[in-house]
Amino acid sequence: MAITIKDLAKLANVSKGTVSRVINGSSGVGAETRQRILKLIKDLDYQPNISARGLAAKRSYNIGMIIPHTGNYSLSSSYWSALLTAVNEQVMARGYNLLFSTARAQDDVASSYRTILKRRCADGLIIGADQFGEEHLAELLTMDFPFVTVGKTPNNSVYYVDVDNRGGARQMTEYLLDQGHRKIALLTGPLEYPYVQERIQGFSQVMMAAGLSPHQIFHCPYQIQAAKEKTKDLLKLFPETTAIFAACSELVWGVIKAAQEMKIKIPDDLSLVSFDDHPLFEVFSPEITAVSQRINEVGRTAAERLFELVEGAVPAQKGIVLSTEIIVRRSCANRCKSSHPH
Amino acid sequence: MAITIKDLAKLANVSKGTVSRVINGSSGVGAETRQRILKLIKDLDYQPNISARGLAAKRSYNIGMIIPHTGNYSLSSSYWSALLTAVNEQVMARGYNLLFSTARAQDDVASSYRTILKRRCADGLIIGADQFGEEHLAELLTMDFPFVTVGKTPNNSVYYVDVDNRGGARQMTEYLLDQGHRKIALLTGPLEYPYVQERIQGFSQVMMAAGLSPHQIFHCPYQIQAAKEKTKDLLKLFPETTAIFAACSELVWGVIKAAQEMKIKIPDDLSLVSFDDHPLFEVFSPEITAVSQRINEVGRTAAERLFELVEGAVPAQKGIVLSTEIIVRRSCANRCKSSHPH
DNA sequence: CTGAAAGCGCTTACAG
DNA sequence: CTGAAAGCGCTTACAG
Repeated sequence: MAITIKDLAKLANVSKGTVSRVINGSSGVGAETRQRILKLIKDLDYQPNISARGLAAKRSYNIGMIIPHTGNYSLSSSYWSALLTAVNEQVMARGYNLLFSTARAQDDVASSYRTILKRRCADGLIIGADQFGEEHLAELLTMDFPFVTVGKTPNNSVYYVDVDNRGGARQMTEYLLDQGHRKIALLTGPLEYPYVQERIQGFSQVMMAAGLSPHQIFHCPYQIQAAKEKTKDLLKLFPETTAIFAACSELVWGVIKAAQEMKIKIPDDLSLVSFDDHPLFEVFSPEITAVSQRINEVGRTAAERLFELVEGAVPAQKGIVLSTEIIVRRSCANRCKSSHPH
Repeated sequence: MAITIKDLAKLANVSKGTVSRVINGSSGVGAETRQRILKLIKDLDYQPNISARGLAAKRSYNIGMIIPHTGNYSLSSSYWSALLTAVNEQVMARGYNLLFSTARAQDDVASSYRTILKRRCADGLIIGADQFGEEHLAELLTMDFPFVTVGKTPNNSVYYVDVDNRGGARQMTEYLLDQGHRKIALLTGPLEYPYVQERIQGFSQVMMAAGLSPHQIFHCPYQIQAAKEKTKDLLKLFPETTAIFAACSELVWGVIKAAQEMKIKIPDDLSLVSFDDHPLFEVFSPEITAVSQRINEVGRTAAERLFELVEGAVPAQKGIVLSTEIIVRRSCANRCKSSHPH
């Protein structure tokens, strides 16, 4: 039915091997022969059978991506959607396909990638750093299978692409200070995540350098309800707080909810900024100022790095760290007494 | 390196064919033999090589899903993320993998699926109805390749899963009437989408049955800015409007923006309801009342239908239409003069 | 530069 | 119920 390499070979009066060589751009084919076959391929719109190719070449021409799926979030978190989209573009640009998988828990991630590897469904993997236990990282590493994590992991043999969490937190904290804030609370995720620790470090560094106490740090799980409650606690405990730095976009919704319920106006009564931007931050009133993680860049870079690994390269640096960018909107009030409009 | 069917055959003292039969659950293997091989498979954690299997069986064991990616939206639209997640779960449950693809335009969709088909990367396809030109539908149909669209298409030979757009719009319009609204505006997407037309029909039916004018219908593209402007126009044109029914969750943001800028309070000054729910509708103040499309159901059903087709079934009905559900929250005020609290 | 041939790891009629 | 064999459509040393 479908046209095969054998048909091409017959039509071009060459062997299947030669056709195969031009398909794969291998060297050692006469220019004239190559042209002739190339023309045939185009005219007939020939596409190689991916299974046959995979079997013979021991490759699948797929890249696997496993995305956490916990409760309501996962893909709906905009971060992962953007990442998936960015990775997919790179993958397709190289003639690969993206194999998509979700995982509800760490064990699911493990079983996901195990079958993917064993069945040779993918030549490489991109995975979120968070949901990945150290044992699993070690296991993957010993299998010598190309993969990169998005976000740094505790295991420093792992290739990763990350955002400059420390720098981003520093940037934003400096911005808050510039705006005249002194009583700043950091609302952040569970301490076990490395990036949470890094954001705390960035925040603390700048606060301490300014001679301020960096101790208003609150942890909470990534749930709107929890963030709301935590915000209320925080504001009760430190009513003098003038700004909350929510170090994850999902926490922002909780802060907004809490402010609404407490009849606190943003930014008049309380400023709010975020680490990690979100498309709907422009819709809220006021629009939310945020550190953008430039997720597209992250995804693109992760894919590029993965393809290097797939092609056998051994990059010297394990990690690639991308800089962040502050998107100033209107959720942070200027508290400078001396501020005067120009 | 990896263990193959040949190894299993040797270990079990049978032929490769027999092993293959038990892997695939084919009949005609002795109970004892089957058990022995099954045990071996489990003990060795054997997984069949997917490329080899695909080549021999002329299947890929992949389901492809192509998702529109226009501007900022696509996956971030929560609708598609939820759909992708739901489909993926079904796909994985059947031992298949999900091949994910995005498309920026109709032509991209076409080239996407063409290579997927030609290369035999997938055994079936799930696609959004919108982004699919009639020529492409016809082309896919003539190739006799299993696919189902999410949403009805103009071509009635196409298998699809859809939501009861007319019924959902009817439900919500009735709810608005119940709440005492009479001056209701429908803000909806471009008229060329069949589901837009259906929602308009549902709205109009109920309005007319109540003796009301169903003519406050406004169309706008799915962009926040556009929806905002349209809302302003609408309110200028019909200042007596007491409720806006936004027939797509993305339009809701625009309405909210407009209300904020015009200092109009929701729901005190204006009620707002939506067709299509969104996770963040619970975060806004007030929480937004919406028709839920039960996207998980849609995704699950689409996958189930697709697998029927992949397995050669020829379902009699082309379409499966799922009912919607109203999620009442707080964005719609009760305007009944005679309303009294109990 | 090109061809012939083996082989990738499965499935599937066909015999028995 | 089971085996032997052909074949799926490619790739890739190996010769020449």
